[in-house]
Amino acid sequence: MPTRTDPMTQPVDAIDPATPERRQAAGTQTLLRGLAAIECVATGTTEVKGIAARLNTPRSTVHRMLNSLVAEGYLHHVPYKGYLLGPKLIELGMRALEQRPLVALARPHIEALAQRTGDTVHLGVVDGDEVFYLDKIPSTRGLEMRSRVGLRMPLASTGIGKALMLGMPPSRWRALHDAVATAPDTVGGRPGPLPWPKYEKLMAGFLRRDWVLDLEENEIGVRCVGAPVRDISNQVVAAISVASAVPYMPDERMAELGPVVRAAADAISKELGWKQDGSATGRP
Amino acid sequence: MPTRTDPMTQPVDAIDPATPERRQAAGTQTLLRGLAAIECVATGTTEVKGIAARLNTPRSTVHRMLNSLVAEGYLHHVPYKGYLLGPKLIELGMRALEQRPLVALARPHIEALAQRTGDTVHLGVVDGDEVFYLDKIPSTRGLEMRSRVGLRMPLASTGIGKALMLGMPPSRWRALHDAVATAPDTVGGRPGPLPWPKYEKLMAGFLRRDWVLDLEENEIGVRCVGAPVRDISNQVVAAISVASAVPYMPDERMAELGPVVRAAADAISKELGWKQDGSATGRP
DNA sequence: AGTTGTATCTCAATATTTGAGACATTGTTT
DNA sequence: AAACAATGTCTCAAATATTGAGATACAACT
Repeated sequence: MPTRTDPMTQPVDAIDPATPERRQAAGTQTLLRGLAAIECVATGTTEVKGIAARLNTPRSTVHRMLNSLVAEGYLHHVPYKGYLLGPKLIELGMRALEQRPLVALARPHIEALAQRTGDTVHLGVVDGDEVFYLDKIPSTRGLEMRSRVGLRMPLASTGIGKALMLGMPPSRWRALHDAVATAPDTVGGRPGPLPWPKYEKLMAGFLRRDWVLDLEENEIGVRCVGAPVRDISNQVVAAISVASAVPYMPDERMAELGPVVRAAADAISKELGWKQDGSATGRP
Repeated sequence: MPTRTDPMTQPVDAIDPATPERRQAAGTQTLLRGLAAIECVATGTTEVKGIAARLNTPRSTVHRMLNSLVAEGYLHHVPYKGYLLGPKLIELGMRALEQRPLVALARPHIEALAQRTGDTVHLGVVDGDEVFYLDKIPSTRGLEMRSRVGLRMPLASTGIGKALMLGMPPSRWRALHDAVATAPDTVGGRPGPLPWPKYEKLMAGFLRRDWVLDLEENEIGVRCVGAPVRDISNQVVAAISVASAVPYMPDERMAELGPVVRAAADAISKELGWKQDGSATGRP
């Protein structure tokens, strides 16, 4: 089986014909395969056969790993039915959230914001080129948004994402915008994004106010208002947003909401040691 | 290194001197070690040295595994500071919750119950000899309970746990009760549990009503009312409970709450295909 | 019943992991 | 500031732990 272990056999050729579905790190094949198996189950490939196929690994081997994963509680097995994600993952996921002080600190503030506005409130951070949702308070209006904690979304087309972009050098904006514009559009619910010149102009305006708008760019019928959260070194480390259905979000309300959201974001920032001053990078 | 792989070398001797901190399954050392490393980080052992010690594994090896885990997003690494649980675990944890139809189905009902009572509502299932919390709606009274999704608690001393016990053969009750009575008592907040005779008598009464009480047995100052959820085959598959601080939970209110909680539990049961009838196991 | 797919186990071959150690880098102490 | 301690990173030969083909036992579906 061709896997690359030999550091000599790797001149310039970049293409790795070994594992199509999986990159190979080094000296931990078994571990990586096991983790990949978990992700298969998470993605809906719940039978041994399918997993074996996706991992390019004999059933025998996959079966052995799945057994261990079940024994440790990472997976759950319903014989002759399939595998499901196990309770240990729930446990670890929750603990992972706890380990981020950000979530705990921000909670009261986003709860207050949710109560005050009655809308869905999100907390998110940058992860790679995407937003990663760390917390969500559902709307009290009964309308459920399809977002959820642990979800990833594009930066350029979401309220939270744009707020996070305010903390990046504007030179990165273009690439992020284009990534969304080019994207294959998973669910087909995303409208054609704004053309770059207009988008840039808007972002420049947001940068001045330090809060952002999202007008159905990510999902038709949903508008939101967002603002960045900064830490002690004035770096943007997170963002919050208030989202609601269009009928609840007329232009005037969004304008009112801007300062409110920013104030909530600032409150969280202060908890992180941030001190309001007009000097540094992001704020006039 | 002595690990057991040979099925012949295993007459009657049960003791396995191999890995003190870790049981060994079969043919997946690397995977199990990697998972164990994750759990180390979850438990607060966040430095390479400590993890290596707890796993009884050379630093070199641990380091290699940690690298892979970081690459896959299961851990987060702050150089020269330590390791933290990574975003992938949050993602998987949330997906694990979603994969349980129970959580989705129960949500509306426990939300309604929370709104109606104003108290903290929990949803839990049996996992081993413990309750495993699957969902929680926080109280609107501002009092936060220290419970959380993903947590485990003893069966015999919690409201949810006792409700779950109603679905077990009463012959198991004694052992579960004693386990709590004997327990080293982690945080020291748990009062001495009821003596067995009294406990049994109470449980017998609960069984008749099909809802249970918990009078500060798990945590001083917290009382709760619980009821079991059944599936199509009339098996107890989950339980819900309403919990609050003693001042909000006088005896009379608990008596009123009983039927309310049971009704909510029944509503969830119906979603699972359960049909109310007086014939089978648990219900008069 | 017959058929298909999964669950489970064995065992020889060897690819994969292992782990000691050297070195580079960072943070902490004196 | 310099010495020290701890962590990050890499190499390589040894051998253990993993692999995977295959055979069997069950379960489910038609």
